[in-house]
Amino acid sequence: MITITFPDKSTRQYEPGTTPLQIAESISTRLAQDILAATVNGAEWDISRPINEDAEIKLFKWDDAEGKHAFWHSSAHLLAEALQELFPGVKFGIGPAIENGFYYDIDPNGNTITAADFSRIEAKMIELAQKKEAIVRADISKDDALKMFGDRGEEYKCELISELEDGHITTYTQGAFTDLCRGPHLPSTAPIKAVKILSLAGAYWRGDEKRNQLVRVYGITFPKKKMLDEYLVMLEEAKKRDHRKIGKEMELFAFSANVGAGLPLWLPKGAALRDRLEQFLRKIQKRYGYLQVITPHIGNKNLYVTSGHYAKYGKDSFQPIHTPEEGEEYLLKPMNCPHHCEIYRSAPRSYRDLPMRLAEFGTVYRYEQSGELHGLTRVRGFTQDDAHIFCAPDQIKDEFLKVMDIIFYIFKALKFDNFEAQISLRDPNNKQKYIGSDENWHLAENAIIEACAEKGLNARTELGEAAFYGPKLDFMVKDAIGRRWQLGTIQVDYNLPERFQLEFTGSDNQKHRPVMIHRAPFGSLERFVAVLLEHTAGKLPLWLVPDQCVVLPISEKFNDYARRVAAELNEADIRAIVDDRNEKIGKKIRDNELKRVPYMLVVGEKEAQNDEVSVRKQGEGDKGTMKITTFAKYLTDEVASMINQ
RNA sequence: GCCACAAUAGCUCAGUCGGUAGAGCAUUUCAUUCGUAACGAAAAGGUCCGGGGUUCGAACCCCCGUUGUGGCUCCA
Repeated sequence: MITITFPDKSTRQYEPGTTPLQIAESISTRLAQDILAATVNGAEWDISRPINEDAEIKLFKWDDAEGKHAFWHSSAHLLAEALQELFPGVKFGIGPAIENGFYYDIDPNGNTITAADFSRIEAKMIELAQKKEAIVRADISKDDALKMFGDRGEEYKCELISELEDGHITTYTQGAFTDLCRGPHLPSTAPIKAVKILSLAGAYWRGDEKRNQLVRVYGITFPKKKMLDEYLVMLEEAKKRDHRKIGKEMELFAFSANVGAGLPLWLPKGAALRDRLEQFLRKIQKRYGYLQVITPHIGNKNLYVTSGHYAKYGKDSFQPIHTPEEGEEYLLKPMNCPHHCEIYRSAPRSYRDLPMRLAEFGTVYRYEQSGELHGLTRVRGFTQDDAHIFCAPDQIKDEFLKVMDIIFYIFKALKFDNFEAQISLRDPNNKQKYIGSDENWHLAENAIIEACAEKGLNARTELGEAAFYGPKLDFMVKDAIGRRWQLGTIQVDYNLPERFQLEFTGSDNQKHRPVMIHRAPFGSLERFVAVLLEHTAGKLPLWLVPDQCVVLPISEKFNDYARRVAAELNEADIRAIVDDRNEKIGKKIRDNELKRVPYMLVVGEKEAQNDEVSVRKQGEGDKGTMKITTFAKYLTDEVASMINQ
């Protein structure tokens, strides 16, 4: 007998060769129905794969990420099986489960697959799933695997096999389809009841743009039809929260092909919104001892040769601007740091001046690849809420912690509670990608890791994701359809101070080199506004929203009173407008509800006589009548409570 | 940059087989003066993304470009 230990540390005895599925059956039939995947001694395990020794076991259902993962991984194989039948000759790349569904990369090998084929593919997958064929795991030697896939012309699979270690190669087969795969998988395709092919895209083989581009077929499957329907509804809802749509509706920003791709135009309401965000940040930064500076939008090319940016990005940037004078070259500034280094250098610095925190809402220009541009989240001209902190090496951690405080304050004020943190370190196997000494990299990386530990921040660590000049801590937030965008960033930099020969005089009267911290809590105003719009579905917090209230006269007879109300509110620094269109009150309410104006103030004869307004809250309805001054105080207090927490 | 797809009125979109361009909303005018989610009537509104080609004839077919969308690659 073998002893199986469950997560709650209880144990049971089973015959050797018992499968996780059989173990589930021994507990309850319901569990046996729901179980999709397992781990055995921490290793991923098919629920139909025998266990031959004492083991700790975990069972996973649909609600567990591991359960969905197995379900979608098997679905990817089902997709491949369907494609193999419908498009003979296609060659297969890889087909993993992803966060929402799965994909399979294929070389069409002469076939053309378009969106018009989606329903055929879905139908074929359902047809195959209904055969309830077992998904069978098999061990295979490297030579046999190479022969088997080689005979079928599966060049991509052969490439993968050639890099695997003999003795650890497995295949999974269902029906006529066999795939090179590590698993784990469902015992059969039977549980796959609902299928949706979502999209087609190009994807380079092994993510290398120098290699073949394959066709990536994205799909998602569910154990119940109803779950698919709900998912599709959710996707539709998410599309309504797209910041590009909301930005247009709210008249915040626009693009023009005449101005150029990726160059946003901020409309009056959007510009005012941005200004409020800037004021909000300025106020906090002042509290933390930041000094505002202003620098030009261009800089001499030599500045970027000194900084190292020209060598790294010169070819992929907007090209130098030439002057009438021969030999002069200027670059649109792609970042603010070199300018700030020059500000630091403008006077001799003492240890008493440090930390020196130079802040600027600096507009920068980067030549992003055309295919990368996306609304306000990826643009070619944008404004960073940038600052550079120059400090002594022993001040790094303390400054780092203070920056984290600012970022947390902002995220809290704007209710970004689902952010993720990522520590990006150097790729230890590819050091030539980075500039700077090993020693400095160690110092900087440790400063970040220690600061996160001290704050209790649960950050993911990624190797090879660091900037070329230093490691960083990034804060990411998801958009409406689950794409991750980086917002805030903090980066430690030993290299620029070196390159710009920055110095300060220490208490020992010797010259020392400062360390630099780059930081931007919003990241860029553009991306931040975009993500904010998607998070709030355009219902911006009261203190940020363009129009806080709209006065709605019952008829044109009360337009004068409505204007007086708005003027009084404006006096109290409340953003109020008047809807004096010749429309019925129901129409005005509907339109302003759809425009997401937080408060509507209905005024007619009763209100005009008593200096009152009838208050209606967006999405909630009638809130009763009150004096203008009472409403003004109510709204002002509400705003104050949001930003002075 | 690469792959795939798209672009028609201010917005959302229809436009059959290649035969001289259509709706709703918004706008303007008229009528109405209204009490908490759409009153009515009329008018105006088009470089069918741009350029080239095929054709007696192109919004529609072909080529080039621009911009956008979904991915990939990239992201100082």
